[in-house]
This record gives sequence, structure tokens and C-alpha cells, in this order.
Amino acid sequence: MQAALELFVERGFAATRLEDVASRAGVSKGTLYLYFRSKDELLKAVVRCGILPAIAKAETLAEQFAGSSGELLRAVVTLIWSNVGDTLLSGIPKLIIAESGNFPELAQFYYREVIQRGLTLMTGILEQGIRRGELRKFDVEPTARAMMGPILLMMLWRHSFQSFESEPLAIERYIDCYLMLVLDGLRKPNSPEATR
Amino acid sequence: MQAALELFVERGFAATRLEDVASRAGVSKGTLYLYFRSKDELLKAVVRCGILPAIAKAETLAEQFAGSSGELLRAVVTLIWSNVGDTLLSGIPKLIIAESGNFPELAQFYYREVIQRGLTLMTGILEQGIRRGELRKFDVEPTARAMMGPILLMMLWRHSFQSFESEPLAIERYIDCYLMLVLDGLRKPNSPEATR
Amino acid sequence: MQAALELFVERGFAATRLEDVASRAGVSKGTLYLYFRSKDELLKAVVRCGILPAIAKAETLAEQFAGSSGELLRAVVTLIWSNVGDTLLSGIPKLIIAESGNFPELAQFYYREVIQRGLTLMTGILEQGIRRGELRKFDVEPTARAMMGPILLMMLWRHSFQSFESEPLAIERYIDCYLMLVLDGLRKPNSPEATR
Amino acid sequence: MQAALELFVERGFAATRLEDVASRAGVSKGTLYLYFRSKDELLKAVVRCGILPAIAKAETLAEQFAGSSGELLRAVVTLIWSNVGDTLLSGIPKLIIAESGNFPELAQFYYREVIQRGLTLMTGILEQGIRRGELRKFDVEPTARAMMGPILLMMLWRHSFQSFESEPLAIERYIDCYLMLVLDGLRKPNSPEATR
DNA sequence: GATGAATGAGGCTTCATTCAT
DNA sequence: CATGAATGAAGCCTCATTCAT
Repeated sequence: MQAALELFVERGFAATRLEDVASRAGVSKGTLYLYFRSKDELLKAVVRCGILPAIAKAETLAEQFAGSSGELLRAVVTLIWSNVGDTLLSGIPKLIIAESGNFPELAQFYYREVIQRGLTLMTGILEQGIRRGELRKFDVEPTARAMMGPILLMMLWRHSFQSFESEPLAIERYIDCYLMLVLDGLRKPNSPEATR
Repeated sequence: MQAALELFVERGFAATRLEDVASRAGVSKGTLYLYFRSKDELLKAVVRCGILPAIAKAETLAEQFAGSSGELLRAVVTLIWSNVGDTLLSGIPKLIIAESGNFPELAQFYYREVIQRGLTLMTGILEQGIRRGELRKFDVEPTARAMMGPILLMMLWRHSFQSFESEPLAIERYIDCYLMLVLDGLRKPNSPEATR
Repeated sequence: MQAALELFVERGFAATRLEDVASRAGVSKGTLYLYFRSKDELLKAVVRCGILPAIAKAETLAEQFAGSSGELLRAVVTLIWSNVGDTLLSGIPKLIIAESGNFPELAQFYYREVIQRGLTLMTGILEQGIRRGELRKFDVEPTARAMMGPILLMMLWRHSFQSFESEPLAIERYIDCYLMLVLDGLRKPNSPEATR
Repeated sequence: MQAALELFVERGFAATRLEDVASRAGVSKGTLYLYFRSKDELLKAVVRCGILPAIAKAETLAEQFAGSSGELLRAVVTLIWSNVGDTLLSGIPKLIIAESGNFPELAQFYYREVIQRGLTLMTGILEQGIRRGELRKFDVEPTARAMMGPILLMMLWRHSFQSFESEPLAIERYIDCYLMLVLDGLRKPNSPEATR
């Protein structure tokens, strides 16, 4: 499954030959079929087995966390990055996005088990922050979505464009900027309000 | 090219058969080869012809814009959405991301002609905002990247997960939240600063 | 279809490679798929197209025949032999019998369109013979079945054991013996009756 | 061998997987190779071991029989049916016919050890009947062949078309009709002779 | 310019066979 | 003796590409 994930992410599902998966895994082509009924099933297994533990871990963290919403946000983002973003698993979103048209049930699984749970987690954090008076009042649901954007972008980036950059992006700096952006915004405190 | 884009985005490059492209375009398979030397060339043409006009238009808008940085930001985001996000072209990022491993030169082209120009545009807006005193001082480059995340997310969303949602996301509301988030942040003005 | 029939009969369905069918037909492997969706469909087409005209021809003959039942019987048997037995089509029964387990619907088609029609034809001849007083009274249905045995045997023989015989069986002589057997039996007219 | 025979007959040799043979026999796939060098050898063993005792028994019966030719004929046919036709062994002719093209030596073995011995047995009975004046004079050899047809047909029938019939054929009645047909023919005794 | 029949390389999948345990 | 995991050759099928019409 490790070998398959690597190749699926790198080349896409269709362009990956099972023979390559097998040889990277150090087994023969036929051996794959002892464990996965088909290439499709291999893909599903790769996604299911890879992503579920990570999302569960983030949920656990959020439940047990004691600290301000800003701190929790940083903790969750850092956890996601160390467990997924900085891992082969960061390729799964790319894979799902690319193959959503061909594997709608797999995309739906991901939507249900990862995206919805992730959004629930995030809206929970935001609502808690508002209740505690740490965050201002705002439209929680679309904001939570927007906040996932930069995180997703980083994961996709690693697997699609990183290699073209002269100096690899410093992830620490990126996360700091992300949290600053999200928590404090860009506008100068005493500047006029109008954005519309 | 329209037909090809549709199918490439929906199914991915490898899983799209030229026969389907041809029949959706209302021509025969052989006819495609009168206009594109190969399937690869068709992909490149689809990307090149689709994306360049859009980015140019955004650059022009920014050059000629008179107004606050916040207003310019809204104008640019709205333009991108109406010209790309709300269009078939919104599928191109998905396509490029999915196929970056198989078409590195195409990904590099996209990196150079879309991403870098987009980032330059965005950093330009931010720096201008800082210079004018409308925006606070911050680390411009990674912040510009982070700001692209939610926009990209919306484009990918349409082509990967939108169909699973009970009620389609209201894009207007999403953009408003995005701008609010980015300009003003989430933290309650008088709340303690510490995020770290 | 001709090439396929030849090879299916010679080697069996499973042991026949489509590549061999193609090359015997003088086309490439892919070409087959322009005309038949799969190997299974090719088999079905071979059987359907091959056998239906032959059975129809025999039915027509029987309808229009003027003469004694014995003469009609000879005419039908001779027709079957010249149109099927002495033809590649004689391999179809072998093929159907061999593959009935794997293609039950095809076997059922054959049962319905060939066997049942053939039995109906034969019982019709026999009943007419009895009505006309040309044939004695007997149990028509199982007798009709038994009468098909030697004919089927001859067809199977050609494709399974003929090559082992020092001198090929004289079909004329076989048919004469068959008719004599069936019409007059073996018992000496004045010999005692008891067979049980 | 029992399991193999069942599956070979049902699906044909090529379409039968050794794994299925093994699991039906209640052993593992590897175990088969402790007893048979290859799938081909298994087929040969199945045929050789299955069919030789049956033909020998028929020969013994004929040698020791005391009674009229008609009675002997009935005895032999009944014996064949109870020992082969009504047994799994009835599938062997189907198997041999189906695979004669792929296993010529096996077909030749069958031709030599079963068909020729069977024909010799049958011609012996017929010649004896003629000598004794119980049977009329006729062309013995092709007649003997023709007489095997209905018997073979019944064996093939069981394994190919029986399942499509609303009411299974009564074998007793079939054998009676067969003997009546063969011994007495169909023609009304006082009807005109001409069949040609 | 347009067609669509033909091609054949390539990939998924099966399964007979082997062999370490 | 028995197992069953592993192998890899072989076959079905797809589809990008060609080309005569």
C-alpha cells in the first residue's frame, strides 16, 4: 500500500502500472492480487487505511485540549502537518481530487469521513472560540471552509509544484503566516473599515 | 478543446478516451489529429489556451485599479471567480495538479505562467497596501501563498465534492467570509494577543 | 466468424486465443473488437449465425415434401448432412456440448432453437408416417430422440476421432445403414419376438 | 480425481481451475502436485482410471451371456447405463470429445481402448445374431456405429441439456424405444419396401 | 478537410506451478 | 505429507495512432 500510494500520487491512478507498484514493493505482479482484488480495490484500501487514523488523531487532540482557541488552532494545524502534510499521506488529497470523477464512491467516502469530520472539528473550534469570547462573531461554516484552503494548498503543493521552486518553502514560516492571517487579518488596526 | 477540457477535468487525462472527446465535440476520432499531433499536445493546448487570457485580465485590472487595497483584493477575487472559477476553466488547476507528475513541463509552464504571475500580482497588491498604510506589516510572500489557498479550494471543490453536498455552497457568502477573514482576522480586537 | 468457428471447434473455446482467430482471419487482434464486444459474444455470434439457417432449411424441406415418410426421412438426413454435417457447421454441436456448462444461456438457445425445433420436425415426420399407415405405432417422442443419436454421432466423430481411423468412414454407407436400421430394424422377420 | 472429473465435465478442462479442484476435494492446491505432475496428467488419470473398468465389465458380460442376441443387447445397454451413463463417468465422453483437439494422444487412447473395444463388442454381438439366424443380414460395421449414437447421445444429454427440460427424460422408456427401434424398425410390416 | 476502419503495443488479471515451512 | 504464499507467463481487452477513401 505504501508503494501504491507513492506511485498513485506521483503519476495518478490510471498512469500507474501495477507492475511498478509490485516491483517497488519488492513482490511480483501476481502477489498483489493475493491481497487486493483489483487495482480499484487497491486504491480504496490505500485511501481508507491511510487517512482514517490521521483524522481520528486530530479529533482526539481537539477534545482533550486545554488552552485558548488560537492555541488549539495552532496545535491542530501543527498536528495535521506532522501527521499528514509532512508524510506520504499528504498525497491522498491530490489523489482523491484527481480521481473523484472516476471513483465517486471513494470521493464520497472521503467527503464523509475526512472533509465533513474535518469541517465539524474546525467549526467546533471556532464556535468554542466565539463562545469563550476569544473570537469575534462571524459566519462560522464558510469561514471554516476557507480556513482549510491554505492547508490543502500546502499538501497539494508538495506533490505538484515544489520541485520547481528554487528554495523550498519554509513550512514553519508558512504556518506562522497562516495563523497570523487567520487570527489577526491584514488590515491595519486603525485603518478605515470599508471593504465593499 | 472545450470537449477535451470537460472530459480531462471530469475523468483525468489518462482515463479520458480520445474517442469520447471526439464524439462530444461532434467530430470523428481522426479529425482530432488534424489539429493536435497527439493526446499530450491536446492537453497542452487545452491548458495554454484556457488559462493565459484569464491571468492577463487580472493583471490588467490590478494595474488600472484605483481604490483601497481591500477593494482591489475584492475586485481581483471577484474577477478570478467570474472569469475562471465560475467557468469550465476552473477545472484546469485540478487537471494540472493531477497530471503534474506525468507532464512536468506542463506543470512548470503553469507554475511559471500562472502561479508565479498570480503570486507576483498578489504580493504587489499586499505591498502596495502596506506602503499606503492600509495594511499592517507582515511577511508578504508566504502570506500571499496562503491567501491563494481558499480560492484554489473553491475551484477544486466544484469538480470534486460539490455533487455530494445537500445545498450547494453560496459562493457570494464564501467570498465575503474569505475577505473578512483575510482582512480582519478572527480574533476579537480586545482579546489577548498570544497565539504562541 | 469462420476462423473463430474453426478454432473453437478444434481447440475448444477457452484454449483458443483471439490472436489466433485474428491471424487466421487475416486481421489484427483489435479488429475483432470492432465487430464483437468480447470473446463470449464472438462465440454466441458464431453459433447463432451458423446454425439457424440450417435448421430453417430442413423445416422448409419437410413442409414442402411430397413422398413417403421413409423418403422424407432420407431427404432430411441427406440435407442435414450436406448442409451441416459435411460442413464446418458440424463442429457447432461439439462446441455447444463442450461449453454448455460455461455458457448456459447459449446452450439454452441451442436447446430451444435447434434441438427442440429438430425434435418437433422429427416427431412430425414420424406422426405423419403413422397416420398414413407407413409406420407402425410406437412411442414417438423418445424414438425421435434416439434417432438423432446416430446423426449427432457422425458430426462429433468428424471432429474428434476421424483422424485416428485408417480408412475414413464412408458416409453414404453409414446413412444407408442408419435408414435401414431405423426403418426395418435388425431382427429377422420370422425370428421370435421376445426381447425382454 | 472425482472432484477433477466433476469440474472438467461441468466447465471443460481449460476453464477448470486447479484451485477449485483442490477445494472441492478438500485439499490444498499444492497437494494435487504430490499426486499428479501437472493438470494434463490429472486429466489423463481421470480418463484412464475412470473408463477402463467399465468397458472391461461389458466385455465380460458379453462373453458369459447365454440368451438371444436381443436379450444380450438389452443386457449390455443396461449394464452400460448403470455403470457409466447413470454415473459421473458418463461425463468422460463429453470431456474427451471436447478436448480431443488439445489432447490427441488422450483421444487416441480413448479411441483405442474404449471406442474400438466397444465397436468390437457390438459387432461381435451382431455377427453372432446373424450367425444364429436371429438377425437379418446387414452391413455390420457401420450399423454397429450407428447403434452407439443413441447411447452416446444420452450420456452427453445429461451433462449438456438435461437441465433445460421441464420433465427429465425417462431413461427406461428411452432404452425400450431404442431397442424396439433397433430390433424391429419403424416401418409397418406390410408397408411397401422402397426407401430409395 | 473529414472519416472511421484497422492496427498493435501495453496493461490488468488469471492461474498453473513451485517451494519454504 | 500437506500447506499456501509467491511467481510470472499468457491472454483478454483497450485505446492512441495511422491512413486509405
